[in-house]
Amino acid sequence: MDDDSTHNVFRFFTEVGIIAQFSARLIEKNLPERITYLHFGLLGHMSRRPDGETPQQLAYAFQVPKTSMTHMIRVLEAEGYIEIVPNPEDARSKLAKITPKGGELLMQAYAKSAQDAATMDPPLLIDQMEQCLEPLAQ
Amino acid sequence: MDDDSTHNVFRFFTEVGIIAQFSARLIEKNLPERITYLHFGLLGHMSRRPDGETPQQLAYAFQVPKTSMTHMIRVLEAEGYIEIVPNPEDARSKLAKITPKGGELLMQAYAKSAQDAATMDPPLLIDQMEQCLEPLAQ
DNA sequence: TACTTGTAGTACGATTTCGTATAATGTTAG
DNA sequence: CTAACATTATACGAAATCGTACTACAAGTA
Repeated sequence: MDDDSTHNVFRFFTEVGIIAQFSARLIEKNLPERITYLHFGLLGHMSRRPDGETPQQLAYAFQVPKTSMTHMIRVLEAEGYIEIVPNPEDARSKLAKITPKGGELLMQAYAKSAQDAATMDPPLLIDQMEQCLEPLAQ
Repeated sequence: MDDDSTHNVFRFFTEVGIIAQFSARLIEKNLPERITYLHFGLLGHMSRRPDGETPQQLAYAFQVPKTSMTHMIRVLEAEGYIEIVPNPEDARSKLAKITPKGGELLMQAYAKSAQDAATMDPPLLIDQMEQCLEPLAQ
Protein backbone atom coordinates (compact mmCIF):
# COMPACT_ATOMS: atom_id res chain seq x y z
CA MET A 1 0.00 0.00 0.00
CA ASP A 2 1.56 3.28 -1.08
CA ASP A 3 1.60 6.45 1.00
CA ASP A 4 -1.29 7.96 -0.87
CA SER A 5 -3.55 4.97 -0.33
CA THR A 6 -2.56 4.87 3.33
CA HIS A 7 -3.45 8.48 3.74
CA ASN A 8 -6.81 7.95 2.10
CA VAL A 9 -7.62 4.94 4.27
CA PHE A 10 -6.97 6.93 7.45
CA ARG A 11 -8.94 9.86 6.13
CA PHE A 12 -11.81 7.51 5.33
CA PHE A 13 -11.69 6.19 8.89
CA THR A 14 -11.74 9.72 10.28
CA GLU A 15 -14.72 10.74 8.17
CA VAL A 16 -16.56 7.56 9.07
CA GLY A 17 -15.88 8.17 12.76
CA ILE A 18 -17.35 11.65 12.51
CA ILE A 19 -20.49 10.38 10.78
CA ALA A 20 -20.87 7.58 13.33
CA GLN A 21 -20.65 10.05 16.19
CA PHE A 22 -23.08 12.37 14.46
CA SER A 23 -25.67 9.65 13.91
CA ALA A 24 -25.32 8.46 17.50
CA ARG A 25 -26.10 11.97 18.76
CA LEU A 26 -28.98 12.36 16.33
CA ILE A 27 -30.68 9.27 17.70
CA GLU A 28 -29.67 9.67 21.35
CA LYS A 29 -31.36 13.04 21.34
CA ASN A 30 -34.64 11.17 20.93
CA LEU A 31 -34.00 8.57 23.63
CA PRO A 32 -34.78 8.70 27.37
CA GLU A 33 -32.21 9.58 30.00
CA ARG A 34 -30.19 6.42 30.53
CA ILE A 35 -30.69 4.91 27.08
CA THR A 36 -27.83 5.19 24.62
CA TYR A 37 -27.33 4.60 20.92
CA LEU A 38 -26.01 1.13 21.73
CA HIS A 39 -29.19 0.33 23.66
CA PHE A 40 -31.16 1.51 20.65
CA GLY A 41 -29.14 -0.85 18.49
CA LEU A 42 -29.81 -3.70 20.92
CA LEU A 43 -33.56 -3.09 20.79
CA GLY A 44 -33.48 -3.04 16.99
CA HIS A 45 -31.53 -6.28 16.96
CA MET A 46 -33.97 -7.95 19.35
CA SER A 47 -36.99 -6.70 17.43
CA ARG A 48 -35.78 -8.85 14.54
CA ARG A 49 -35.41 -11.87 16.84
CA PRO A 50 -38.69 -12.42 18.68
CA ASP A 51 -37.41 -15.64 20.28
CA GLY A 52 -34.72 -13.68 22.05
CA GLU A 53 -30.95 -13.96 22.09
CA THR A 54 -28.46 -14.86 24.77
CA PRO A 55 -26.21 -12.19 26.32
CA GLN A 56 -23.32 -14.04 24.76
CA GLN A 57 -24.73 -13.70 21.26
CA LEU A 58 -25.53 -10.04 21.84
CA ALA A 59 -22.03 -9.35 23.13
CA TYR A 60 -20.57 -10.91 20.00
CA ALA A 61 -22.97 -9.14 17.66
CA PHE A 62 -22.16 -5.74 19.14
CA GLN A 63 -18.49 -6.45 19.74
CA VAL A 64 -18.45 -5.59 23.43
CA PRO A 65 -17.21 -7.65 26.39
CA LYS A 66 -19.64 -10.03 28.06
CA THR A 67 -19.52 -8.04 31.27
CA SER A 68 -20.46 -4.84 29.48
CA MET A 69 -23.40 -6.58 27.87
CA THR A 70 -24.55 -7.87 31.27
CA HIS A 71 -24.69 -4.30 32.44
CA MET A 72 -26.46 -2.97 29.33
CA ILE A 73 -29.22 -5.53 29.35
CA ARG A 74 -29.74 -4.90 33.05
CA VAL A 75 -30.36 -1.24 32.33
CA LEU A 76 -32.80 -2.14 29.55
CA GLU A 77 -34.55 -4.63 31.83
CA ALA A 78 -34.72 -2.18 34.74
CA GLU A 79 -36.45 0.31 32.44
CA GLY A 80 -38.83 -2.36 31.17
CA TYR A 81 -37.69 -2.33 27.54
CA ILE A 82 -36.66 -5.99 27.55
CA GLU A 83 -37.29 -9.03 29.68
CA ILE A 84 -34.72 -11.62 30.63
CA VAL A 85 -35.95 -15.19 30.89
CA PRO A 86 -34.20 -18.53 31.47
CA ASN A 87 -33.04 -20.28 28.34
CA PRO A 88 -35.10 -23.49 28.15
CA GLU A 89 -32.35 -25.15 26.11
CA ASP A 90 -29.48 -24.38 28.49
CA ALA A 91 -29.81 -23.84 32.22
CA ARG A 92 -26.59 -21.81 32.31
CA SER A 93 -27.98 -19.32 29.90
CA LYS A 94 -30.69 -16.69 29.54
CA LEU A 95 -32.67 -15.10 26.77
CA ALA A 96 -33.20 -11.36 26.35
CA LYS A 97 -36.44 -10.42 24.57
CA ILE A 98 -37.85 -7.05 23.65
CA THR A 99 -41.11 -6.04 25.41
CA PRO A 100 -44.01 -4.06 23.91
CA LYS A 101 -42.68 -1.03 25.77
CA GLY A 102 -39.30 -1.62 24.14
CA GLY A 103 -40.92 -1.88 20.71
CA GLU A 104 -42.77 1.33 21.43
CA LEU A 105 -39.54 3.14 22.30
CA LEU A 106 -37.84 1.81 19.20
CA MET A 107 -40.61 3.03 16.90
CA GLN A 108 -40.86 6.44 18.49
CA ALA A 109 -37.11 7.07 18.43
CA TYR A 110 -36.95 5.85 14.86
CA ALA A 111 -39.78 8.14 13.75
CA LYS A 112 -38.49 11.21 15.57
CA SER A 113 -34.94 10.72 14.32
CA ALA A 114 -36.18 10.26 10.77
CA GLN A 115 -38.11 13.50 11.18
CA ASP A 116 -35.00 15.27 12.47
CA ALA A 117 -32.93 13.87 9.62
CA ALA A 118 -35.48 15.06 7.07
CA THR A 119 -35.67 18.61 8.37
CA MET A 120 -31.96 19.07 8.82
CA ASP A 121 -30.01 22.05 7.55
CA PRO A 122 -27.87 21.45 5.61
CA PRO A 123 -29.97 18.52 4.35
CA LEU A 124 -28.61 14.98 4.59
CA LEU A 125 -27.22 13.83 1.30
CA ILE A 126 -29.43 10.81 0.91
CA ASP A 127 -28.40 10.13 -2.65
CA GLN A 128 -24.75 10.02 -1.69
CA MET A 129 -25.51 7.72 1.22
CA GLU A 130 -27.30 5.26 -1.01
CA GLN A 131 -24.36 5.48 -3.39
CA CYS A 132 -21.98 4.63 -0.53
CA LEU A 133 -24.13 1.67 0.48
CA GLU A 134 -23.70 -0.10 -2.84
CA PRO A 135 -20.04 -1.06 -2.48
CA LEU A 136 -20.57 -1.81 1.22
CA ALA A 137 -23.14 -4.41 0.28
CA GLN A 138 -20.17 -6.31 -1.23
CA MET B 1 -38.55 11.73 3.47
CA ASP B 2 -40.31 8.55 2.38
CA ASP B 3 -40.06 5.22 4.19
CA ASP B 4 -37.52 3.89 1.75
CA SER B 5 -35.18 6.83 2.21
CA THR B 6 -35.59 6.61 5.97
CA HIS B 7 -34.70 2.95 5.93
CA ASN B 8 -31.62 3.64 3.84
CA VAL B 9 -30.46 6.44 6.10
CA PHE B 10 -30.62 4.18 9.15
CA ARG B 11 -28.93 1.39 7.30
CA PHE B 12 -26.19 3.80 6.28
CA PHE B 13 -25.72 4.80 9.91
CA THR B 14 -25.51 1.17 10.97
CA GLU B 15 -22.90 0.34 8.35
CA VAL B 16 -20.92 3.42 9.21
CA GLY B 17 -21.02 2.50 12.91
CA ILE B 18 -19.63 -0.94 12.15
CA ILE B 19 -16.80 0.48 10.07
CA ALA B 20 -16.00 3.06 12.75
CA GLN B 21 -15.78 0.36 15.39
CA PHE B 22 -13.65 -1.78 13.11
CA SER B 23 -11.18 1.01 12.41
CA ALA B 24 -10.96 1.88 16.10
CA ARG B 25 -10.00 -1.73 16.92
CA LEU B 26 -7.53 -1.87 14.03
CA ILE B 27 -5.65 1.11 15.40
CA GLU B 28 -6.07 0.39 19.13
CA LYS B 29 -4.41 -2.96 18.55
CA ASN B 30 -1.22 -0.99 17.82
CA LEU B 31 -1.43 1.35 20.80
CA PRO B 32 -0.08 0.92 24.34
CA GLU B 33 -2.21 -0.21 27.27
CA ARG B 34 -4.10 2.88 28.35
CA ILE B 35 -4.15 4.67 25.00
CA THR B 36 -7.37 4.54 22.98
CA TYR B 37 -8.43 5.45 19.47
CA LEU B 38 -9.62 8.82 20.77
CA HIS B 39 -6.17 9.49 22.25
CA PHE B 40 -4.68 8.60 18.89
CA GLY B 41 -7.01 11.10 17.28
CA LEU B 42 -5.98 13.73 19.79
CA LEU B 43 -2.31 13.19 19.05
CA GLY B 44 -2.96 13.48 15.32
CA HIS B 45 -4.90 16.67 15.86
CA MET B 46 -2.12 18.18 17.98
CA SER B 47 0.57 17.12 15.53
CA ARG B 48 -1.09 19.49 13.04
CA ARG B 49 -1.11 22.32 15.63
CA PRO B 50 2.43 22.75 16.98
CA ASP B 51 1.39 25.80 19.03
CA GLY B 52 -1.01 23.66 21.01
CA GLU B 53 -4.71 23.89 21.66
CA THR B 54 -6.78 24.50 24.76
CA PRO B 55 -8.74 21.65 26.38
CA GLN B 56 -11.86 23.59 25.44
CA GLN B 57 -10.99 23.56 21.75
CA LEU B 58 -10.09 19.89 21.89
CA ALA B 59 -13.35 19.01 23.64
CA TYR B 60 -15.27 20.82 20.91
CA ALA B 61 -13.26 19.29 18.08
CA PHE B 62 -13.83 15.75 19.38
CA GLN B 63 -17.35 16.37 20.60
CA VAL B 64 -16.82 15.17 24.15
CA PRO B 65 -17.60 16.96 27.43
CA LYS B 66 -14.94 19.23 28.87
CA THR B 67 -14.55 17.02 31.92
CA SER B 68 -13.89 13.98 29.77
CA MET B 69 -11.25 15.91 27.87
CA THR B 70 -9.60 16.95 31.13
CA HIS B 71 -9.25 13.29 31.99
CA MET B 72 -7.99 12.24 28.55
CA ILE B 73 -5.26 14.83 28.35
CA ARG B 74 -4.18 13.89 31.85
CA VAL B 75 -3.67 10.34 30.75
CA LEU B 76 -1.68 11.50 27.72
CA GLU B 77 0.38 13.81 29.90
CA ALA B 78 1.01 11.14 32.53
CA GLU B 79 2.37 8.88 29.78
CA GLY B 80 4.52 11.68 28.38
CA TYR B 81 2.83 11.94 24.99
CA ILE B 82 1.79 15.56 25.48
CA GLU B 83 2.73 18.43 27.72
CA ILE B 84 0.32 20.89 29.28
CA VAL B 85 1.56 24.45 29.66
CA PRO B 86 -0.10 27.69 30.77
CA ASN B 87 -1.74 29.66 28.00
CA PRO B 88 0.22 32.92 27.77
CA GLU B 89 -2.82 34.67 26.32
CA ASP B 90 -5.31 33.66 29.01
CA ALA B 91 -4.42 32.79 32.60
CA ARG B 92 -7.59 30.73 33.00
CA SER B 93 -6.52 28.47 30.22
CA LYS B 94 -3.86 25.95 29.24
CA LEU B 95 -2.31 24.62 26.09
CA ALA B 96 -1.82 20.96 25.28
CA LYS B 97 1.09 20.23 22.95
CA ILE B 98 2.38 16.98 21.55
CA THR B 99 5.86 15.88 22.68
CA PRO B 100 8.50 14.09 20.59
CA LYS B 101 7.49 10.88 22.38
CA GLY B 102 3.89 11.54 21.33
CA GLY B 103 4.96 12.11 17.72
CA GLU B 104 6.90 8.88 17.89
CA LEU B 105 3.85 6.95 19.09
CA LEU B 106 1.69 8.51 16.40
CA MET B 107 4.09 7.54 13.61
CA GLN B 108 4.56 4.01 14.86
CA ALA B 109 0.85 3.33 15.33
CA TYR B 110 0.15 4.86 11.93
CA ALA B 111 2.77 2.70 10.22
CA LYS B 112 1.79 -0.52 11.95
CA SER B 113 -1.92 0.02 11.30
CA ALA B 114 -1.24 0.79 7.64
CA GLN B 115 0.72 -2.44 7.48
CA ASP B 116 -2.15 -4.37 9.07
CA ALA B 117 -4.63 -2.74 6.70
CA ALA B 118 -2.50 -3.66 3.70
CA THR B 119 -2.13 -7.31 4.64
CA MET B 120 -5.74 -7.85 5.61
CA ASP B 121 -7.86 -10.73 4.40
CA PRO B 122 -10.28 -9.98 2.85
CA PRO B 123 -8.39 -6.93 1.57
CA LEU B 124 -9.67 -3.45 2.30
CA LEU B 125 -11.58 -2.01 -0.62
CA ILE B 126 -9.44 1.07 -1.07
CA ASP B 127 -11.00 2.07 -4.37
CA GLN B 128 -14.48 2.04 -2.87
CA MET B 129 -13.26 4.06 0.10
CA GLU B 130 -11.84 6.73 -2.15
CA GLN B 131 -15.11 6.72 -4.06
CA CYS B 132 -17.01 7.27 -0.81
CA LEU B 133 -14.74 10.15 0.14
CA GLU B 134 -15.64 12.22 -2.89
CA PRO B 135 -19.20 13.12 -1.91
CA LEU B 136 -18.14 13.51 1.73
CA ALA B 137 -15.74 16.23 0.68
CA GLN B 138 -18.88 18.23 -0.22
C1' DT C 1 -21.01 -43.19 37.35
C1' DA C 2 -16.88 -40.25 38.17
C1' DC C 3 -13.64 -37.15 36.04
C1' DT C 4 -12.07 -33.68 33.01
C1' DT C 5 -12.73 -29.98 30.23
C1' DG C 6 -15.48 -26.31 28.22
C1' DT C 7 -19.02 -22.58 28.32
C1' DA C 8 -22.58 -18.92 30.22
C1' DG C 9 -23.18 -15.48 33.14
C1' DT C 10 -21.81 -12.49 36.94
C1' DA C 11 -19.36 -10.47 41.29
C1' DC C 12 -15.80 -7.44 41.98
C1' DG C 13 -12.67 -3.77 41.39
C1' DA C 14 -9.97 -0.46 38.47
C1' DT C 15 -10.59 2.86 35.14
C1' DT C 16 -13.23 5.92 32.21
C1' DT C 17 -17.04 8.91 31.16
C1' DC C 18 -19.63 12.77 32.13
C1' DG C 19 -23.17 15.92 34.71
C1' DT C 20 -23.17 19.42 38.40
C1' DA C 21 -21.09 22.68 41.02
C1' DT C 22 -17.19 25.72 41.93
C1' DA C 23 -12.86 28.59 41.87
C1' DA C 24 -10.11 31.53 39.06
C1' DT C 25 -9.74 34.68 35.49
C1' DG C 26 -11.57 37.63 31.77
C1' DT C 27 -14.85 41.10 29.88
C1' DT C 28 -18.08 44.62 29.75
C1' DA C 29 -21.35 48.31 31.39
C1' DG C 30 -21.86 52.05 34.16
C1' DC D 1 -12.70 51.44 39.18
C1' DT D 2 -16.41 48.33 40.37
C1' DA D 3 -20.05 45.24 39.75
C1' DA D 4 -22.20 41.91 37.00
C1' DC D 5 -21.74 38.44 33.98
C1' DA D 6 -19.12 35.09 30.97
C1' DT D 7 -15.62 31.67 30.32
C1' DT D 8 -11.87 28.10 31.50
C1' DA D 9 -10.67 24.34 33.88
C1' DT D 10 -11.39 21.13 37.55
C1' DA D 11 -13.20 18.67 42.01
C1' DC D 12 -16.50 15.52 42.96
C1' DG D 13 -19.68 11.87 42.58
C1' DA D 14 -22.72 8.75 39.86
C1' DA D 15 -22.81 5.68 36.27
C1' DA D 16 -20.70 2.93 32.56
C1' DT D 17 -16.98 0.05 30.76
C1' DC D 18 -14.34 -3.90 30.96
C1' DG D 19 -10.53 -7.26 32.68
C1' DT D 20 -10.01 -11.02 36.11
C1' DA D 21 -11.73 -14.54 38.68
C1' DC D 22 -15.44 -17.28 40.04
C1' DT D 23 -19.76 -20.32 40.15
C1' DA D 24 -23.04 -23.17 37.85
C1' DC D 25 -24.10 -26.07 34.32
C1' DA D 26 -22.93 -28.89 30.02
C1' DA D 27 -20.51 -32.32 27.40
C1' DG D 28 -17.23 -35.64 26.49
C1' DT D 29 -14.20 -39.57 28.22
C1' DA D 30 -13.40 -43.59 30.57
